[in-house]
Amino acid sequence: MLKEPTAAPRDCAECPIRHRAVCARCESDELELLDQIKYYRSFEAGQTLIWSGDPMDFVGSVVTGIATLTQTMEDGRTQMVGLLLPSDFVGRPGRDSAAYDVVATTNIVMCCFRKKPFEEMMARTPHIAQRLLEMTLDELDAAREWMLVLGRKTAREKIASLIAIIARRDAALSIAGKRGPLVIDLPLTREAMADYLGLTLETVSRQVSALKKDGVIALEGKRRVTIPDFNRLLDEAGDDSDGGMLA
Amino acid sequence: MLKEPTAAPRDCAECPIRHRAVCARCESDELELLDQIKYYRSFEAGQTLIWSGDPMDFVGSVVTGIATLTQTMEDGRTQMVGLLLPSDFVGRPGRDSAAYDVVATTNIVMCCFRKKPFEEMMARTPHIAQRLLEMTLDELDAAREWMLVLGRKTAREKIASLIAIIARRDAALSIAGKRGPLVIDLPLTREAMADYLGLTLETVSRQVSALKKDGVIALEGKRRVTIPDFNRLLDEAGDDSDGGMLA
DNA sequence: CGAGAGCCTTGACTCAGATCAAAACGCGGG
DNA sequence: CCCGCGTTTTGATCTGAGTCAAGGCTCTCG
Repeated sequence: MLKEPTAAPRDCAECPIRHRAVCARCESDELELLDQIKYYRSFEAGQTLIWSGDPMDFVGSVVTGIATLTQTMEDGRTQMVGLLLPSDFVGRPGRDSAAYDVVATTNIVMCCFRKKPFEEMMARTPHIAQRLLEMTLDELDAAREWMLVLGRKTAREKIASLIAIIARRDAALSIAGKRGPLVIDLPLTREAMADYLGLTLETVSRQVSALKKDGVIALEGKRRVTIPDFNRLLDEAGDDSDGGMLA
Repeated sequence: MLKEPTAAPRDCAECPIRHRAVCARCESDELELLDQIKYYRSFEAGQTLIWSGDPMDFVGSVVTGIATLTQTMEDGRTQMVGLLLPSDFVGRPGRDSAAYDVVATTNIVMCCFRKKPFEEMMARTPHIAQRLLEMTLDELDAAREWMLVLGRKTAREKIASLIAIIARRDAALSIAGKRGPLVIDLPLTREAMADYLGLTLETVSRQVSALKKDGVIALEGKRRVTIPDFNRLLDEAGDDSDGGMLA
């Protein structure tokens, strides 16, 4: 587990999230200003980046790796409330203590800005605020879809939904939606999946096995999933099996 | 059910949501511009304002009344994903079809803007975009808290949480947090509460009765709730019984 | 190679909440 | 005053997911 953290990119121009992060809409002069206040931080898998309630003096974007946003009750029950992928934004301008725990699932590199200068810049640079609004609205949509999953779906549908969500995102990244079976790597442990879906890890395990037995998915090892028929999966997820599949 | 819709305010200056809605940060000159493109619409309790998937050519704010945002699966299972109170914003700039059903729970008055002019105005008036960002971030926080409720709380805790949320909002409106028992009116039917909490209406009814029997709440009629001890209620909700109670 | 630590799977049993069914409560209208 | 309808309560029973408890699989490290 003690690998060297991934090297940070130096230049925005070659940043892998240049066109998806808060800075996506910035012109080169704006980018230069951002460049002056940015700094990179790396974290190792398993590390808690931020503790709920702690003061937060920075905001930033995930450059590489995966992190989770979780909420915990006093008695230890936890619910994941956000999955942070490359380009996702962490922290809230205008608030100075963290509302959730942020935990690195894999090794992770973040592009950070001290909060104060970032807020000042946001006031003067509409492109940043506009992009942040857009991203926040997307997250809100995702949160609402997730609420339907948590509130009304069965355990089997929940698992199918999660796999579909991850597959959809992967497909969006690896440009073309090539035909044929999709293959994805689950970036989460069974326990993390349980925290995501409001289940126990035993139930997750059972339902994954059941989907496998029924041929909805195939497993290679514990984490690599093959989806022979994506529409079948959507069907199991209880989703409209056509919606949202256009280029 | 056929009451005359509430009369619409004419002037922004005396609008009840002037200081909480999207327009909250606007200066008087900006307000004048908004004034030119705004129009009021009234809806009756029970009416569906917007159907999921329909084209949306306007956005707007709830002025008076209550509406819900709900998502429905093909087989009829429904989950409420948003509760729209006065000052809340409906619609998403940049998207042209509705993602959710919007249903009026009470008679309702909305202050609407045609989408196109509003978007243009947003691009030129940072105060609007700023305020919208702020409101969207608040909604995202609320959605995430709600996810914890849906994913991890018991039926009893869910009911207590809902009552606490409504009480908290009511207290915020009726200026001072005066001591003594809180009295609130549930703006929702048992069925709507069930859709909110991911339960059945029978379970809602049973748990409300149980909380009453245990003296956590008292009922006057079906809808009016008295809360003798707010901390006790928070305790039943599984929330930190101190958090978030400051002025 | 064997021990240990993390994950993951599987089985047996329990229980919270869903489902099915019936009755009670209000309330507006004739 | 009674009727009818929408809402709510209450009861009996069922069941999906939680809980508790073993084991199994794969690494890494000694």
